[in-house]
Amino acid sequence: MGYSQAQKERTHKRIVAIASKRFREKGLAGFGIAELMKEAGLTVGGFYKHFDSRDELVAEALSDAFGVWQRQKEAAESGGHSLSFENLIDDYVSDVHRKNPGAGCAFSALAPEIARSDKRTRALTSKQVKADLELIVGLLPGKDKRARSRAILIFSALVGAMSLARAVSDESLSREILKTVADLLKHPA
Amino acid sequence: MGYSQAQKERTHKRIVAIASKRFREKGLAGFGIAELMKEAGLTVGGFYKHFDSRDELVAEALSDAFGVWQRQKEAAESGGHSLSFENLIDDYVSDVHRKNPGAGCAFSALAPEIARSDKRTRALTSKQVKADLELIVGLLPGKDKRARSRAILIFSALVGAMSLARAVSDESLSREILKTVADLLKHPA
DNA sequence: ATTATCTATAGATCTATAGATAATGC
DNA sequence: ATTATCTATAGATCTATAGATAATGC
Repeated sequence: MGYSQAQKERTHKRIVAIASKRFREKGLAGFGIAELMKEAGLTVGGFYKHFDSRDELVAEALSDAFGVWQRQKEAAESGGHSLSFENLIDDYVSDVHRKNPGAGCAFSALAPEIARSDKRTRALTSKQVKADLELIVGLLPGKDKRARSRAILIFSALVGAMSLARAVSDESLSREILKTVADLLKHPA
Repeated sequence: MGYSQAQKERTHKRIVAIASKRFREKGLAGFGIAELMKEAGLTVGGFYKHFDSRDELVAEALSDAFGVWQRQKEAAESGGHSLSFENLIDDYVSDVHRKNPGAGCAFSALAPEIARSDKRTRALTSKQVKADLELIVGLLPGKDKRARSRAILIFSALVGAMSLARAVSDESLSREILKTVADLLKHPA
């Protein structure tokens, strides 16, 4: 006990990374601070030296959870190739994404709970939605007003499709929703 | 205390109706049984003579919350006119709906939380998604395979758009999302 | 000396149950 | 006699804080 400031920073990031994953898996009220700190190999008492309140953790963890598309794009680019529109759609509607909300899009995992969160968290969300819309616009052929409109429809359809696909118990319906939305977004009628 | 069986049934329905509204407003973990019973004018002790567990209340309340489109369709038809596709879209993306989740679509208010609920609740959800898709198909011109695919895209886009519109703090972004999705769904490019 | 983390706990929840009370319904 | 609802409470949470302990860093 004690350790260095560098250690504290690593600890802080570890707590946020775990919370970021678990919030997407179990919801913003899905676990308590004691459980979180235990998973980080710590005890409950240290939590409030890292965060003023639980809500502050929520804000930081969401901030960490956001931006999966940016990271995907950067990963593709550092690997030499660029992220295509088709890649983005296919990865989003993939089975891996459906079954692993903890590593996926924070919107399809948490949007309604974010809607009930404090202004600060929702302001973060505004910023992220805007960034994600611009990222989609950048992947579409035209850069006019219609590209932005299309990006909004695409973003909405992806988030809604994943939300519904995870909510139903019927596996074939779940897959049908994701496959259909992917097909129609890639090849508009 | 005591009262009739008819009274008990009315009490039961009142509890479910309040829960149905409050779950959509505050989330499936947004309030406790004591608070709910108080709003129904009762006390906490009576709850377990109506429900075996809190989860059973969740299932019954969701069942009540589902089917807003069916009720909308019936209301239109009993009023002489029929529900049009344009009506459905416009009502869904309306400001009234955005600001009153408690009276609106259970999917945009609760989908990710339903995804984390028990199998029984998710089975109910499968059934409702299927019914809603058929209702949309019924409002579209063609009745072929493409109508079902379009219905899936429409349903997904509506749920996603409302989820995002409620999650952001930026009022103009919120309105832009809803208006854009409505326009593109009504007049596909 | 400062501080990152720990142990321990206060006080406020929350779900669920036991037993009392006051109605209904035979 | 039965039962719908009430009062009261057990036991398990959960957030947040106080004070102790054992490291770092001057």
